[in-house]
Amino acid sequence: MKLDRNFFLRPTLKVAQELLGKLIIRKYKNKLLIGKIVETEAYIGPKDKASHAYAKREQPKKEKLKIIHQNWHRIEKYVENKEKFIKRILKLKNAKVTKRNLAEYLKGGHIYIYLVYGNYYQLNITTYKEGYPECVLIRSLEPITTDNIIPNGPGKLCQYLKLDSSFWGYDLVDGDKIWLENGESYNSSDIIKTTRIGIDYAEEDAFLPWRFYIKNNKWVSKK
DNA sequence: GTACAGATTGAG
DNA sequence: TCAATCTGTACT
Repeated sequence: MKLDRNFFLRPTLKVAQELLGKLIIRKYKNKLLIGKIVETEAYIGPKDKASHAYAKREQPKKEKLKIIHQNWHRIEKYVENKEKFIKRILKLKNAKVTKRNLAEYLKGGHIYIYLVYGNYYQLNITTYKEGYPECVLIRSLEPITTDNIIPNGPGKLCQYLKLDSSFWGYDLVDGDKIWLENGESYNSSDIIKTTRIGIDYAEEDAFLPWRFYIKNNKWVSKK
């Protein structure tokens, strides 16, 4: 059964753990590409120095508004209430808005995807309410359908699912190119909670145990 | 306009 | 251990 909006609207740490075992279904050239989520990381906006939405230096409201308006056409169809959306963003402390991270502010159940190191896309799913920049990075999948690419890392998983920047903002609840379905459920005792990867710059937040993976699963990425 | 680092990966 | 590769971000 397809996951509905309410699943994604809940607190980010809860969604990050409950995404383990869920299936990602991608319709590509009349075929279905399927993977089971086995590893995730939570990024909680302005409270989290590792997040793209964390502002090291305070960003003036004027600058935030400029970026929102310049990029409005890219998110317009996904936003429920424009006034409320903007008001919430302006109210957040330590939050940064950029052309890239604007999709993080969409309500739970949307895709935030971006390129790192010039080569690799990273698939994130937004969580919580509209106007709050929180998301879950999907780090690895257990392949269900066969392919030459093994999706045991955030970059390789986007190659496996044939995802690129055209999916920026995409709605996983209403869309038919990619969506999530119920798979297996795991107990808390089957979930390993540890520190996130590749965020040494995040000072004390680098030690937060916000990476989750299924115990003893062979597809989890290595550190 | 210019510099620089990054939520990675695979090869040596 | 290290380079590839290029966009977003910050600063001149």
